[in-house]
Amino acid sequence: MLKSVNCGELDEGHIATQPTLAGWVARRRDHGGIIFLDLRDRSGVVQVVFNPEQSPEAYRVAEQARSEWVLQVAGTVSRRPAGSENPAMPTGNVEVMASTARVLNSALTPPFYIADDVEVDESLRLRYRYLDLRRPVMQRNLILRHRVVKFIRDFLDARDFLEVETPILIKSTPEGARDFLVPSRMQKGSFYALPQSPQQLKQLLMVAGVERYFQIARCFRDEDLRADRQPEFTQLDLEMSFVDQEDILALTEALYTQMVETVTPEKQIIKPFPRLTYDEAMTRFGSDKPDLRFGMEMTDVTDLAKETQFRVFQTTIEKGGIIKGFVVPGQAGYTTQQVRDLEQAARDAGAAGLSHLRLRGTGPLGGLKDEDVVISAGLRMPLEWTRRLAERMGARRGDMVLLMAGPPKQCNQWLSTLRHQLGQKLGLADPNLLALAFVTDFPLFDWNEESKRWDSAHHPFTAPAEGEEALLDQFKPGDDMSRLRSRAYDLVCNGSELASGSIRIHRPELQEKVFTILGYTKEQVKAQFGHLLEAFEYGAPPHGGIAPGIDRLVTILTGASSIRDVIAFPKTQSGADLLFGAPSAVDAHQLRELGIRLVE
RNA sequence: GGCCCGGUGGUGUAGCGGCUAACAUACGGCCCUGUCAAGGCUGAGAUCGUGGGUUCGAAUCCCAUCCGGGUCGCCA
Repeated sequence: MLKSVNCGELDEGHIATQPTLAGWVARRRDHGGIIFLDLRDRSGVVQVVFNPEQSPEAYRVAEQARSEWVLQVAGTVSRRPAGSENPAMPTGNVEVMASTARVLNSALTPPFYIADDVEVDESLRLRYRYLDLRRPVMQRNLILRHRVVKFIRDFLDARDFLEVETPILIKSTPEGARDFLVPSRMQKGSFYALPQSPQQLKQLLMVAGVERYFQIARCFRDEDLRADRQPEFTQLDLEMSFVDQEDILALTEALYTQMVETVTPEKQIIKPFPRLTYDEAMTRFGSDKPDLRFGMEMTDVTDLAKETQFRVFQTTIEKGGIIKGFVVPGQAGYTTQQVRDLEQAARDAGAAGLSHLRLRGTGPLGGLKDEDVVISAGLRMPLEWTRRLAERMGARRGDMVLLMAGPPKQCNQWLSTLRHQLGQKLGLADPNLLALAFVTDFPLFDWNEESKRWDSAHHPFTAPAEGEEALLDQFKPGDDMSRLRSRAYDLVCNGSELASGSIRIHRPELQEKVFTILGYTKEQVKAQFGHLLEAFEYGAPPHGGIAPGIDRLVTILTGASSIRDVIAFPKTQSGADLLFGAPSAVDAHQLRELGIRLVE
């Protein structure tokens, strides 16, 4: 080794030792007669002192050295002179008096500072990702990610799970996200697909008798990107035989609880995890992934709204829409401008508008007078109505009430967006609290208006809720399948979906029934899913699983603002790798070998 | 595909119809033995993403386009 100790590990215990260090020059402070270099490696930074009277050769190296040069330094650790300690540095009580120094490599002036407190354009960071990753905060993200994955492996290994690798080149299926395709050279005109997840493979492993499977699996989906979505991402893929939903949820809860307590003990979690049904989550929070760190639960007031003369409410209700809203506690003092900003935020979220009430003063609602009520134009109603509304929504004097009108699905979505924004803005969302919770009883099917047919809400292998299989048997085209529940569940945290899973169908005749409802012909089922259905004929055990997203989890644990900050080499929103320049054109002969011709 | 935000020395920003395009920092040189975002002096460095247009005159206004970010659609 070119070094005997790591920079960031030096402390008083090393005083008078003579270590050899190696690392990058983080800072250089040249006082003319004495030079301080902050030397950085993965472990941290330590100050090295170069004194020309003590070691002129080392001093000459320090004179030459610049930011990001790679140095090897030998010297003596000593306590810093009284008064010159730096409490901001973990190694700030000591320093290394250099006796020899060697330049291992020089460096160009980097395009941006290698430091945490510097905001740099993200495309520049991505183009020089190897420099960006030198920043301590990025190193911490990589290290935390490693610890998370390490914890998962140890945890599952201790519980008899087998890590099994599955192929990256598989068969394209029409269900779900758009596939990334890989052309076959040996069978021109045919394509592999990259797996959206190892879903069918892990079910086949259950038929194979593996019983407990997991994999840290790379998944690929050719869909548009977001702050929390990359075209390739990592899941803990997990499947168990001979289990019911409760077994999977209990395992997941134990895994996350122990992981957080081990890896990020400074984070608080709610024990046991709250559980909401999908319907409950939608009713109370307008979202299937609610942020449970704060209240502001929603109330449907369509019936009360009907009593008003407000045109927007009336026409919305006539068209089957709802009027729903929530209380912002203690914010009756919002100014007209702040309310206008909220209205704009609502419109940005897609809503047509936003109504509000501000209930001024204190004391019981009974004491409310007309002059205490500041209300949106068009909503002015007798005090008695205002009191009933406030009571229903749980508003007190001093609070602000926000109301929206719209079709149920959209209205919920807009309200949920607004609720999250306010939760952040008002500081109600504690960054150290991980409000992990299960959402259960998802619908089995969603109506797809575009293709005029039923889609799987989760995926087509999801088992219907207990007791609802009979409804499937009676299915006729045209039936409303939207009330059918499934044995699908999500793990959510602070407003994002962290994991998704279900108990699977293991009987071929039920599986075929679901495919029929999804609109597949017998031939299509055979062509697309025949391998799975055939396997199920050979004694498929009851099974189920879950697939937690690793990237999103680490994003939340690190407090990163984007999934890209916890992936070593992520892609931009247009799917580009700015470091490699991918995707890129390929040689004509490569295309010819694959039997591919480009169209203009 | 829609909507929103951004693109000005290496970096981060200011400038929003008339400037020699400003500031900070990084970078080069000189001075400086206890700093830690060291300090002082000094120097070099941008035709303002790209292409059109309007105008006597465009970083600034208009159109198109590219790139980055957020979001809706999409993501079983």
